[in-house]
This record gives sequence, structure tokens and C-alpha cells, in this order.
Amino acid sequence: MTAKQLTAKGAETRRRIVAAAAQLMYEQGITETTMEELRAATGASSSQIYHYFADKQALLLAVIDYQTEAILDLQTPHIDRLDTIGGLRAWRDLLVENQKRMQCRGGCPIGTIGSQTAENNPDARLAVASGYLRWENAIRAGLTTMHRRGDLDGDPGDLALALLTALQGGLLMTQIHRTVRPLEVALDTVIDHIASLTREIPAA
Amino acid sequence: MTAKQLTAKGAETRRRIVAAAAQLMYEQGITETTMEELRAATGASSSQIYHYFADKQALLLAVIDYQTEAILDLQTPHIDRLDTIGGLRAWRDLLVENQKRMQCRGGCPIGTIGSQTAENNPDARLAVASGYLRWENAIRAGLTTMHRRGDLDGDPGDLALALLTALQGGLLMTQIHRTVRPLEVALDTVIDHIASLTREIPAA
DNA sequence: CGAAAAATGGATTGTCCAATCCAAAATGCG
DNA sequence: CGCATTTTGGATTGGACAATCCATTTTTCG
Repeated sequence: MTAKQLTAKGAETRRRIVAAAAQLMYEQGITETTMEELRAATGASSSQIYHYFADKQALLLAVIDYQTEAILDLQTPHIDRLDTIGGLRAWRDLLVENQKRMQCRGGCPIGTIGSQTAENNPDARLAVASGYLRWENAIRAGLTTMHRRGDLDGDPGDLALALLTALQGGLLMTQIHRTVRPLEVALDTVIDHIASLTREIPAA
Repeated sequence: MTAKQLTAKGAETRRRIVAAAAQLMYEQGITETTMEELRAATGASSSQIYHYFADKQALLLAVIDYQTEAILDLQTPHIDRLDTIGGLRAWRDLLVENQKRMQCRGGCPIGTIGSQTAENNPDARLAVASGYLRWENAIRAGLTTMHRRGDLDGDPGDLALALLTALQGGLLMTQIHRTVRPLEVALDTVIDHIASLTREIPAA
């Protein structure tokens, strides 16, 4: 893959390019992001970009990895505390606040890429799928803990997937409608359902 | 908008173009669909397309309307019977079966357009938002009936939105993972939750 | 220090594609 | 029938954009 030997400076340039590409693709879409814009945004030359990435496709795959990390980072430490209803609600609040800060723009950084590439870019689709899997696993961990503890009745795997799908749908509709309500309602509904399967006394 | 006087033949040509454009854009994305492909698919000439549509943007807006109708059509008559748990489950089965038939390809016809245009095409975003609203209203109607009848405890508006977001998230993740499970789990979870708020005895 | 490898500059190329243009044919309508 | 309007043909244009190329500078490391 990255067969080349990277110097510290080179690694930094590469990182700058990926970060800017991620930002641009997030803000305006993949096809709509041109290499020239990327040059302008990074102050890099054309040969620099093609020195670090074989083509736009390779860059896109790097962006997907970058965004997957960014998403998981954004959710720490909350994502590691999904083993109580209170933890779930705090996580929900974080996600909702984040969308408010974004003025409901952008949607999910990997979901939007997935949607744009699913039918015409198998490698990108698989990379997004793998990102989703990491995310789903992180969510499931908390629910599994609840279940093992005996506090949760119901399949933690199903509920984790239900949370992530609610989140994805909520982000999409929030992006389209430019209001945070779909995200709130989607997450609240699934969390309420989890709470109803729980022995724990729901926090006020 | 459509200021021109359309003859029967002209209307038919226009319809053919929109249908083919909808199909192509659904299968490969908006930007990836070229006017030349569209010509090939419809057997129409360049001037025909530009005779009926000012530009690609106008065509896209027509496609959004077309797909909104198509989605609602697909769900009849089930969408008008969402006032019982059985009706909700039958609707769920229809949606799941449909994705299976599609081999989990394509996702939601308007959701994918929304995702591709939300940040760089305000008119398209609004058209998709309006399509979502019609959809949401159709779902809410059934739940409102349940609620008025006294069978449902809980806000029909919130639950309708939760159903639609679950559906959107489920469709997206089904498309990415190429398995129908996310859609099944997402819908089942919300429907189970609705059932738990219901006086009705859930059908076996 | 000095040769090899890595990083950068920037002009260029070839392709693709949305949109235009100038007709000609078909259809509607009085 | 005959004029106006609508529909169709297809070649063309102009711009945008991914990717290449050749050269120069900088860094690494023995």
C-alpha cells in the first residue's frame, strides 16, 4: 500500500493533505472536491498530492480511515460508558450538541461518504462498512456489559445496531431538514426502549 | 416552471427521460450520471433533453419528485394501514422484502439524493425535505389513528419520525453492508417499542 | 562530505462532459 | 390546407479537471 518511505516532513504533508481533503469532501461532497481546491487549501503542489497518493481514489480511502478515527475520537470518553442508561443519555446529548454546533450541516462523516460511493466504488463501500463495524462494536461493548451484569433484557447486538441505525437515520434527516429534532427523537426512542428492557432505575 | 406547452408525445418523451434519469442516478449517483448515458438509455437526442429541462439541475428536481411518488406508490396500500401493530409489521415486511429483491442495493431513492446534494444544492435539499415530509405525514396518520382510538400511549408525531429515521438509517446501513439485517433490526426495534406502548394485544 | 532517496514546483496534456446552436421534421389548430 | 408551435437530429464548443512530466530542492544516512 504505502510502499514509500516517509520522512517526518513527508508524513506531516501527507497528514495535512488528508485532513484538508476530509474537510472539503465533508463540506461539499467527494466529486465536488477538486484537486485544485485541495492544492489551494493545503498550499501543496500537484506533484505533492500525487507523490503521496496514487490517485483520487487512494486519497479517498485515506480520508475514510481518517474520518473513522475522528468519529471515534469525538465520542470518547462517552462511547466507553454506554453500560448505563445515564451513560446512553449523556452520549446522546454529546451527539446532539455536536450537530447543533455544526448547525445541522454535514451529517455523518462516513455515512455521507458511504452513500456517495456505495453503488460505484466497492472499495470505498467496504472501507466505510469496516468503519461502521468498529463503531458498532464500541457501542455493543457497553450494552453487553449491562447484559452480563443482568441489568439488560434483550440482545445487546441487536440493540447496538438499532442505536447506530437510529443515529445514522437521525443524522441524515437532521442534515436534510436542518433541525436537530430527527436525531433527538431517533436516539431517544431507541434509548427509551432500552430503558424499558432494563432493571436499573432510570435516572430522572 | 414548466412553462412550455406539452403535446401528448412531448409529455411521453419527457416522462421517459425523467424515468431513465431516476434509474441511472439511483444506480450510479447523480454526478456519475452523464447526459450522454441518459441519451443512450432513452434514445433521445441532446436537444430533446434540453428542450424539456433547462439544465441538469432542473432534471434532478424532476427526478426527486418522480422518486417521491415512486416511494409512496411502492408502499401502498400498506402505508395506509399503520394503525395496528400487525399493520406496522406487514409494512416492515414489505420494506425488507423489497430490499432483498434489490439485493440490498441502492438504498433509499430520495435519501441517497439528499445525502449527495444536502451541502451543495439547497434546492435539491429542500425538495428532498419536502418528500420526507409527505412520507412522515403518511406514517403519522396511522399512529394518530391508534392514539385517538386510545390504543397508543405516546406521541404519534415522535413515533412516526422515529420510524422514518429508523427506516432511513436501516436502508443506509443495509446498502453499505449488503445485508438486510440493519433494516430489520432498526424497524423491529422501533415497532417493538411502539407495541410496548400499546394496549392492543400484539399478534403472535 | 557526498551520493541516494525523498520532497517540492509548476506547467502541461488529454479527456470528459454540460450546454449551445442551427437546422429539419412532425404535430396541432384555425 | 397551411401557418405556428412543438419536437427531434446531431454536430460543436468551451471549460473543467484528474493526472503526468521534468526539473529542482531538500533531507537522509553511511
